[in-house]
Amino acid sequence: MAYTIGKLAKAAGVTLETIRYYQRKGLIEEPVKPLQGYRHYSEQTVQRLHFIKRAQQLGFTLKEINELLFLDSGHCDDVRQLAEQKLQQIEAQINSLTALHGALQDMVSGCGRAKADNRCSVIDALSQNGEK
Amino acid sequence: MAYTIGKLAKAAGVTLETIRYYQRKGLIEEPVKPLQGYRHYSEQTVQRLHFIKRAQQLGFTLKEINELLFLDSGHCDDVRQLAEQKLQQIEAQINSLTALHGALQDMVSGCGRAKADNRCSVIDALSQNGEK
DNA sequence: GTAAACTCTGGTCTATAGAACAGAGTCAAG
DNA sequence: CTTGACTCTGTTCTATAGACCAGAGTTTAC
Repeated sequence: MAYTIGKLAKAAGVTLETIRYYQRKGLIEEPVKPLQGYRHYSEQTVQRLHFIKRAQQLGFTLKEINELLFLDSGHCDDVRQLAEQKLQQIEAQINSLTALHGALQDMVSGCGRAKADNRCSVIDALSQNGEK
Repeated sequence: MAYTIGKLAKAAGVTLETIRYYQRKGLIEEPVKPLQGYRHYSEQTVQRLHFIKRAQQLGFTLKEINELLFLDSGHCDDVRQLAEQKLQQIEAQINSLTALHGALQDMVSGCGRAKADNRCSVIDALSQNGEK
């Protein structure tokens, strides 16, 4: 079954612009335009868009997704390596966010207490030595 | 003690461009340029740059930092509210990253096993139903 | 067969956080 | 007093992931 770009967009849950952008970036190939009429997209392309969206939800950038698509089948090791790398990035990200969360929470919890000098402990904590 | 922009940059550990960018964005004020010569920056500005950098490390965007600076002293409640909002964002972010981590890990751990059809389980998992 | 809906091309625009550059002016050291 | 280092202004550029728009062509529905 063939899709025009609008149908494709609807089927994949993206906008026309997204599709065109992906074409420009080489994430999906642009079908040749028939001399007369509009381009046709295949079911395959719907699947590929789903693939891209899922990978994106998993935190892959388009660039990384492009690599995945390029490696694709047959190079399982490479794909796994990419995934493992991403896994480490995510761990690091979680760690720093957790630290950040703790720091911010400390600040906020210091904030409620009445202070003689009428200053904000959050601001103070950020300033650390004397900003304003 | 007065700084020229280069000294200021060095003292604060940022580049000239960053300082000028912050000036454009109103995060630090641009000292009036003397008719003759270069601009002078105060120690205060060094502190403010440190403030900005710390806040940035804590995950605030420049826009949010600008709000913080604007609210600044006297409006502790507002500042705290902003911080609490950020706190929630961070929690949400950690949660989704954790979910992501689990999903990716499942994929990767399925990957080592030899597969009859020679396909990559990471790709398969992302494809979900039939991409390639 | 005409109007509405869709697609095409190509260009500009958004946000974020700066980086880089050109050409002119200024300051500091020898 | 000249050379090298620094600063100034203004503009353009980077990356990421698209959004939007105009004007022309095409298709579909009534």
